[in-house]
Amino acid sequence: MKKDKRYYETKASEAEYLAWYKTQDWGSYDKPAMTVDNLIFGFDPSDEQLKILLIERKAHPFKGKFALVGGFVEPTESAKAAALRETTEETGVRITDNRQMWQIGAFTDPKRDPRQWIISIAHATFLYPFVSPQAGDDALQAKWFTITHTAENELAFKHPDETVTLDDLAFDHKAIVLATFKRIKESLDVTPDILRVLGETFISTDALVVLKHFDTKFEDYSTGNFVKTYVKNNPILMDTGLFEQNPQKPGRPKKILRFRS
Amino acid sequence: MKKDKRYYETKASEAEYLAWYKTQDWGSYDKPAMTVDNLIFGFDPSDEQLKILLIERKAHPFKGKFALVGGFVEPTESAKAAALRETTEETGVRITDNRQMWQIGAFTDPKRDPRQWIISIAHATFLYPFVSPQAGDDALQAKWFTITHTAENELAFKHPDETVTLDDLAFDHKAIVLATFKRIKESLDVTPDILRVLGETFISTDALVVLKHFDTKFEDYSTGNFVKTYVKNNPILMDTGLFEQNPQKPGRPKKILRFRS
DNA sequence: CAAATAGTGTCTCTAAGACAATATACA
DNA sequence: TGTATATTGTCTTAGAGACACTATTTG
Repeated sequence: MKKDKRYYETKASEAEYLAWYKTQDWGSYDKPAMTVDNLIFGFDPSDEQLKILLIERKAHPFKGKFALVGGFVEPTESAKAAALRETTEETGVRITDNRQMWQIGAFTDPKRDPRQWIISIAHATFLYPFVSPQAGDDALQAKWFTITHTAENELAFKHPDETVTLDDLAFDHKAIVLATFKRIKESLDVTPDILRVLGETFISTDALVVLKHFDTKFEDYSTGNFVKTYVKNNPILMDTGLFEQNPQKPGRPKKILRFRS
Repeated sequence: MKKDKRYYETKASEAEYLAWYKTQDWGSYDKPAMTVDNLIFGFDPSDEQLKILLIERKAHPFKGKFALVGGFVEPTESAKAAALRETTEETGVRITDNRQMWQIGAFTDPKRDPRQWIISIAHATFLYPFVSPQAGDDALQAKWFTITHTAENELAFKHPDETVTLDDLAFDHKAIVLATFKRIKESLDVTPDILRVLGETFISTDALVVLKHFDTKFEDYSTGNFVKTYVKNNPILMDTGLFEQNPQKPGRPKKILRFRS
């Protein structure tokens, strides 16, 4: 008697089932292509601004539009590994700290890509050190854009040459950006990992520049109150007790703050 | 001269590009199968306990183990639509409020499924009303398990017949459950959507039963302090000013609380 | 020594949380 | 009338945030 599907699924051993499974043809099942998109944040020390990395698309679809760094996931890697790989390809920086990259979520609308069924796993990366982007394999050039907020409190990304609004972005990257900013904002009290763009140690004024993009309450903070109410008793951040050496600017020496680990 | 890939990608119109794209064979690209897994929470009014819905697997792989409600995503639906569909199939309840279902994230380790490359988009559902599970298509029976915490503060799920620990779960569902509890806990101040298992209106004692599973601070709350410090000034919750009618138990009438919308 | 900048000290006020007192319903 | 249960009221205290003052560096 021929052994059937039901036999392997419920009667056979798991090893026997798996051996049978691999002999079957599952090609008729529809599957989506899987990509990752990565919203890479960096803090430019030259002008002390928080920036994001965008790519100008040279090919269809969305030719001429700007997009997040992204690419296809290989069958041997997780989505996070793919996002890490793409980040290194684009910047040369090899992220090793898990807390510098978050998964934001899966974007799975079957019509999000005009070509075919392509889902994307969105990530946010808090890059450090800050580097100039490298030319990618696909010859698409990436540029750092300063994050700004319009009068209507909408995001816009500025480069000396041009300004990019959320509606100028390719695919559903507007939704990805909004979800990322929302997540960072909501997580600020639990873990202010966005500050990892500043490196292991940092000063309060730079931290405030970064945090103001995510919560307006930081606009009113003096640096003193910031350290008192946000850094002290923060399970993630701490005051080193040290002060910055060799400042290039006038003013009182700056406290050095850091992540606890 | 034959028009090549480069022509369509960079010279042609987008419509022309898409028409060409569909004529190409992309079958050689590796793609993952996509599933959803859904951690369904419910509040059983008969014993006033927070419960989750688990399925006992009757077939390989992980035969005999318990698992979250899940299934494959169709090419015409988003992951959320698939999770909603599976929820209705399993419970008969049709969730219409977006806030009753969250996406937790994508689980994409290529070895998470022993059969082949199968990723899963995890969801959490705050089911209401509470109903007995229906027999699914695949004749797997679902059961409600009470959420408990061991002395080591580890989760365990209890049914009159049996106890299920996190390590008893199929696939990487342990990681999905942990990520879900973490997310709910971290979001508690932003949006206590887990309370939607109680319905539109609810009383403080039931809310505390639910919230205690996610933050130990609620163990020390009196119901009075709970309303004062958590419900009042909460942008999501409010006090209706009304009191419960026709109580079956002795005691002072209970305040009726509710979601603001 | 003036300007710039950020840390330090002080004060006010709100709100969290502990706990006692009170209100309502059942038996 | 006693018991169960939850609300209401009171008190204490910690900490958020405003703001004035002080310390350090540049030029």
